[in-house]
Amino acid sequence: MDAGASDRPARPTLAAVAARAGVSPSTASLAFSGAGPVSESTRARVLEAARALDYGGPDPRAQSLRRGRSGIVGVVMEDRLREAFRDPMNIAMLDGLADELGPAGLGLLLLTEPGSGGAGLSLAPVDAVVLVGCSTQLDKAVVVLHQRGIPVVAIEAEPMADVLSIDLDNADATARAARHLRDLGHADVALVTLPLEPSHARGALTEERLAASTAFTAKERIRGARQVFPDAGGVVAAGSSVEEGMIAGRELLRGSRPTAVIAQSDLLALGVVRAAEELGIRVPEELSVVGFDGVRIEGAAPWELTTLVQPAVEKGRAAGAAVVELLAGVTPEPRAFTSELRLGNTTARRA
Amino acid sequence: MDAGASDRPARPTLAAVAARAGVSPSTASLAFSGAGPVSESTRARVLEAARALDYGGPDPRAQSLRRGRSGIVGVVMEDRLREAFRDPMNIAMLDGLADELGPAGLGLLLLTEPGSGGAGLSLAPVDAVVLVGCSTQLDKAVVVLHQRGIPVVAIEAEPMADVLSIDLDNADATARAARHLRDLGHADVALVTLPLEPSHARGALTEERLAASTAFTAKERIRGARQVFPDAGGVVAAGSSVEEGMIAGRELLRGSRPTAVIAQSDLLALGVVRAAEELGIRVPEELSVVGFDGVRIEGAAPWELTTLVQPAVEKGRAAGAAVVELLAGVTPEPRAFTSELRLGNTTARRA
DNA sequence: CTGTTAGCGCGTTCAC
DNA sequence: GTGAACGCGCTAACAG
Repeated sequence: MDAGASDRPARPTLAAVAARAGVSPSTASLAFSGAGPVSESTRARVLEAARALDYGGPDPRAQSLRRGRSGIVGVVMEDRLREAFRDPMNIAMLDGLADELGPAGLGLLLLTEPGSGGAGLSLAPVDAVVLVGCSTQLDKAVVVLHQRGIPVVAIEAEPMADVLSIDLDNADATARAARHLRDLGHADVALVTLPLEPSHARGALTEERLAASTAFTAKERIRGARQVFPDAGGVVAAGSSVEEGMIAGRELLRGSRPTAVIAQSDLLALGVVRAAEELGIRVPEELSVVGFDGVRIEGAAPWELTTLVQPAVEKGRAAGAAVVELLAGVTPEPRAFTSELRLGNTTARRA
Repeated sequence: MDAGASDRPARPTLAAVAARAGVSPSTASLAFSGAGPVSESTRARVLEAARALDYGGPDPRAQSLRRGRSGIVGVVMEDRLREAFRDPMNIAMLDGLADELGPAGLGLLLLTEPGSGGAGLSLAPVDAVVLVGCSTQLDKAVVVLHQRGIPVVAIEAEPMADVLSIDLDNADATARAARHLRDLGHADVALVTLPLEPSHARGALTEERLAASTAFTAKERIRGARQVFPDAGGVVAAGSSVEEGMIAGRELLRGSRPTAVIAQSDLLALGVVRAAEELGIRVPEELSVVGFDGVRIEGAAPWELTTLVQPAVEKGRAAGAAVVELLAGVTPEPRAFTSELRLGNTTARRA
């Protein structure tokens, strides 16, 4: 008994259409796919039969099985959609991805894996998978994908065997920003980091949390900052937003405060600037703030953040291109992108 | 010849695993799916054989064919991803959708149809489809979906036969905002609308364009506004963004200007406010502005837009729930959501 | 140009 | 609890 279709109007099949048209199934198949030599009259007859039977063309599911391809690329983002989409970088990246995948006839299957350990991932009929900022939690799922011969591309993820990585110089770039601050005379620098755990818990940045964390990007950026300021402490935000930045900023700026803040995203950085504003602390005179991403935020004026501009769309495009190549049997080279320090008016020499 | 896999390591199949374990394929299948009576020892043997052969479990593509379900729901958005994601409402809606679909084990396949007439749509192995703010352009694709027995849910779309609609009171709500303006003494009101054509052409709002337009939401909102201000003219923006709002605002506010503007999104409204600011026109003293959506925009301060708050997440949730029901064979009722006029400080009595 | 023959990899009856 | 057989709907080979 089929749940959901109590009355089967006996949906027509290609074979039925072929019979109706008086041709063989394979001929009918060719008539639909367009490829292959089919006489105009035969094709017309097939199409006519299809119309008569109300047949909508070959079933994509059967095609996938037969062809071994579904035309779908899974995109796994660690966060819930609302979190993931809040960050303009993710969107830019997806956009780049879609730019490459769309023309190749591939669709984007959004898979979020909130702790499910990649269950959906191994059940989805995908031709390839793109991991976005995923932790190593997905190990098992990735193993299954490999067993199936499904190529995996990872953007900013802990290196994994047989996973093509599209990387960003998170550590180096942050170190560059840190040196910029040091050159300006800053020594007391605090960090505002992206979430360290899937739970998105707010709080102080402790060594325990850091050690237990699986958030690759956040950890790399911390590592970079500490290459220059080994003792830099800070707070962990619950997400990448101006609001979270303000919360972190208020926390950081009360009492004896740092002279500079390295925030792990522009949204966070802007939040810190706002918090400072709120507390009557002048930026950049009394507090320098740097961000990461290089997104233009609506309403950020009059601030022009000093930030690390990352090529988000390019990252997505590279991932998409890699997927296309992998599906074509080519083995692309891993890519590494670099971010550029853009000086704005939120950093200045230490007072 | 298989492109892309020159060396076939002969990926194992369920049958192979079964043979290795010394059981029949059907038994092995049961061992994997968990359903059905299989002795613990047999299952262990099967799993062991799978490990030995490096078998990752049943192939999702074959499963979809056999089961007639792929576990994938297609989401069609008219715009390019970058456009679609720029609007917070779309994201909220997707989020609600994912909320309902995820737990039901359904993935979201993003399909954008930039004029391709729904080609990808009819080729994708989806169990159901959600149309988001789509024009009637997709008629043909929808017909194919029906032929396949694939349920279709549409959010804010022109009513179509056999398509479950999740609606918003675009016209009524806008009329309510318009009446609010009229009550404040405004008579000269201009519109800033969302794009009317897939081309996203900017320009004056003319009757020709309106008549030719397939943008349901935009047209409905115009209709609502004109219920109160029958002669209201205005401009068409190229998208929903602050930047576009500013462009529209500059256009509208030079020369003899209206005393109030009805923008079709909060982003547009904020842009108009900015444009006014730029031109030295005080809001709300010299110009009243209303928006639509009810999104809190980062950096909108000190303005609190007067706007129509729509339940975007709920819309998505309702669509998701409807999809789940439809797939379960239940026929859900169409839903209609209402927006609420929220008074902010961007509207005031006419000077 | 068209028909015939085989499966793709799996799940699901039924019997046993 | 397990096995045998069949078919999901289509397409890739080859043969005519």
